[in-house]
Amino acid sequence: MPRPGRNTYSDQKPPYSYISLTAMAIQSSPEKMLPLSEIYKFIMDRFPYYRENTQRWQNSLRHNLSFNDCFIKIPRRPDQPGKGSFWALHPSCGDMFENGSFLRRRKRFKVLKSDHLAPSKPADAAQYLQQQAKLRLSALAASGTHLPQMPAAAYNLGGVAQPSGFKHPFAIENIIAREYKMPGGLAFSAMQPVPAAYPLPNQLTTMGSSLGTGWPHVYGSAGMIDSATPISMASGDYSAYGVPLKPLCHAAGQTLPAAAVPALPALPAPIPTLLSNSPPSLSPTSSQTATSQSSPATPSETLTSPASALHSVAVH
DNA sequence: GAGTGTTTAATCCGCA
DNA sequence: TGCGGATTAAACACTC
Repeated sequence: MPRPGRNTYSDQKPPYSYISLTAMAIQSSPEKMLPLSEIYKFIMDRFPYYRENTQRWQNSLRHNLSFNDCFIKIPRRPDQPGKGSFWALHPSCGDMFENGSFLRRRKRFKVLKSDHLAPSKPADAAQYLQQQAKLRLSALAASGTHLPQMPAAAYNLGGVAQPSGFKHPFAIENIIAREYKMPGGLAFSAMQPVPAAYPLPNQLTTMGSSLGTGWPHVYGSAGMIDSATPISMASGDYSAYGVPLKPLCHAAGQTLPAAAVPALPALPAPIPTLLSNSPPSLSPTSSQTATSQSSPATPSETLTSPASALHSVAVH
């Protein structure tokens, strides 16, 4: 198997659509909402390809934000200076991605008036997400983990109580809280956050039997499990993201309990089902054993198992 | 002026 | 071949 250099994938275009990339960025934030500039930053940080031609792809990305109903705009509060609004995923877009993978969308998400799972009006959806963000932050605080870099006060958080026990289908907790079985018999959690960038082949091959290296801690904000499970998968471009996943959350838009799925042939690209702020060491531009492992933990890295107890309440 | 957001249009690509 | 989704480009308006 070829062992490309560390920069092998650096200049390759990721197999993800702008919608997927944007969704990743948003999902990676503790509050599940980001300003446009932070979305840009997320993408550029993790995908070197997008460090060039910024005018082009950023225009495309903005187009996607406006064009697709799956993204909703959350206005800043009057006391929150700054340009632009926050962007979040519509609560009802959980079924948008096929097999729970950002690599493939089932269909274009359109807001349905009859959607009973979550608010359909943008304003309602925004309020709903604000509630979600508030709850997440509360959960973080309760679990003793570090609060996100952006405090709740930075967002236009509403004060409406959120019905307990409910999480919309696309809630990060639901998307990632499913365990998938790898072709090699390894099981890993779909809650794995997306690596900082494409894992290199040598990363993948060394992840077969020992954990811990390739995949940063998962989100713990609202019940993510702390899993550094290593992944063994076929080589190839983006293979680290191409883990075949079985759709576990698409039943009528409802999230289903975690379940192992039969091994499937490796897909060309894996699943960043769960994204979080990954340590820079996972970037293709840096080695797997980069010193960043000792760097200060990112907010998401601090969100680990303590909050996992909150996870199960969502699924029913 | 720069950044942000919206809209329209053209083009390409994969799939049925 | 048609359709739908994704990408790209461009124009315009608005806000900071």
